[in-house]
Amino acid sequence: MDLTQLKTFVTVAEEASLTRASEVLFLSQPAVSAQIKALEAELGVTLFQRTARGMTLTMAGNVLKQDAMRALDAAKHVFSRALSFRDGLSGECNIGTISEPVMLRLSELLSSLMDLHPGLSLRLSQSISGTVIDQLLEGKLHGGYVIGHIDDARIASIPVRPITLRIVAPFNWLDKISGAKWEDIARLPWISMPKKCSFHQITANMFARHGLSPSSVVAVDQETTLRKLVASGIGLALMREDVALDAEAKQELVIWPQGTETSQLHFIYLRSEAQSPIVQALSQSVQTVWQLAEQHADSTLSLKAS
DNA sequence: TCACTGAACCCCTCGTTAGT
DNA sequence: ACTAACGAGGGGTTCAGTGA
Repeated sequence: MDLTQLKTFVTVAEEASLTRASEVLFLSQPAVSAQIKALEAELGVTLFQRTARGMTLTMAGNVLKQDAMRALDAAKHVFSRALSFRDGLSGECNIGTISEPVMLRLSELLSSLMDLHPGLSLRLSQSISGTVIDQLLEGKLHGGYVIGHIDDARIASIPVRPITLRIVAPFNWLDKISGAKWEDIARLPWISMPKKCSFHQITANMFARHGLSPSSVVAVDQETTLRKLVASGIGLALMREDVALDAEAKQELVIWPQGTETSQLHFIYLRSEAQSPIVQALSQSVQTVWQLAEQHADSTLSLKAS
């Protein structure tokens, strides 16, 4: 028994036909037939029931097909791991993250990197945008996610998705903010983010456009804390729209309709490191993950449309 | 008519052996 | 220890036949 026979076995099972399997495998139909026959003889088990309309798996064949698929996956894994060692892509890859993993599609990114470069050891460092930038410039990170405009020439950025932000208030402040103007909002207590957080600059710019500045009462560096403080009645804050809508649905807070801001989520890396294998692997996986997701979204839309 | 099997033949791979 | 030549065997193809 060898991997070729197992591959043939799985292909015939999936195509339910020797002829179609032979086309998939670029072999003649008798060659495929002989491989199946040899495998059945060696195993002492009938894998298929032959009919005039093709081949159907027996119960034993069905069970053994799962084992064969696992064996083929294992072989593929050995090959890809060897490939990654051959390419020299081993060692540590440090990625800066912000906010929560779903928004960053972190699981998809990590899966992609693990599949393509199993020799890499991945390390995540959770912080805020400004800290990600600092750590990148200090050489502590290979890349990372940040929100907002990047104006440092040393940094290359891949824009991955727009981010909509909303001004939110405690749920029982509905009366205070309904019909409120920017001047009223600026006078109310404001929960700010640290200066290194992109939200800080976005908030400052937003109020500055109206010739105002918010009355900050406390600064927090975690979205979950921010949400809890707003919900507990401490003050207003700027929050991601998806989080704000979820919290509003749960009657934790209310959204001030006039306070909408848009920004951009970027994946960043050092221009000077752009040719390094690890940074190239990272940026390629980021592009793949977000491009694939867009294609998936498009196909979903077209399915709905049809 | 379509799909699988069997027979005959060909070619390539791999193990063995001999020479350097 | 390495290399080249040789032969056996495995796996491929084509073609003909069988069965549902």
